[in-house]
Amino acid sequence: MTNLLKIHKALADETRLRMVRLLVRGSLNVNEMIGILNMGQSRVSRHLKILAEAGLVASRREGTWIYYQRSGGSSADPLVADVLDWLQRHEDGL
Amino acid sequence: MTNLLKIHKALADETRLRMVRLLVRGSLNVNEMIGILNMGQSRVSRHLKILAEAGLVASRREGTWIYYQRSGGSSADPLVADVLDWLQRHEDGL
DNA sequence: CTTGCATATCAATAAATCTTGATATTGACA
DNA sequence: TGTCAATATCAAGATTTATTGATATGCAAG
Repeated sequence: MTNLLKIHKALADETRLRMVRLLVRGSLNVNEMIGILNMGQSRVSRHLKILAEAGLVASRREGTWIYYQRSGGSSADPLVADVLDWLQRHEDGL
Repeated sequence: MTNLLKIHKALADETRLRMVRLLVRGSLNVNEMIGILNMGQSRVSRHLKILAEAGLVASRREGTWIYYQRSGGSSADPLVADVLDWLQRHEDGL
């Protein structure tokens, strides 16, 4: 599957758009997202995985929990960085 | 459904990405697309409708047939124009 | 106003995706 | 090593979306 297709598929879901909106602003761990989104743990985890596989978010472990955040800090795929910037520019639509 | 979500859903399909690739380059009528894509008529028509409803393509009738083309000529939703420009910029990924 | 072509829509099935609850994994720490 | 908390994965059902073939609509020409 082409990157472009994978990225669009990743963003073609309301839950994941909400997640991206949160994560372009800063990093959150899974528990925090569960609370904020008020969704089950497996659901949140699954959607994060899809976003991560599209390269849109990255994770780092910190003690017992794992923080997610937008990826694309210059070193990343320019396609991804470009999408994320674009999303940030149109934040209202998220 | 938010515009942003609708747009991403519209682009989250291989057939529709191919169509957009064709239509950002110029206009085609449905029969031409059927030939180029080698797909059934109802299938092509359905996907064009989804792209049109997301505001990504526009159509004009010309005699018996209907031409589709990218929308977003300055007058359009800036969100849409921005996506289409972005897609054109990353044409290789289409 | 009927025929013919281009396109759209519909109905049924197939395929993909989402949700939920249960279970598995991983790391921290006693 | 054993346990706990955080996260990931799995399996089953529910929902959404795609495909196909059949039928409907719209326009143009005779």
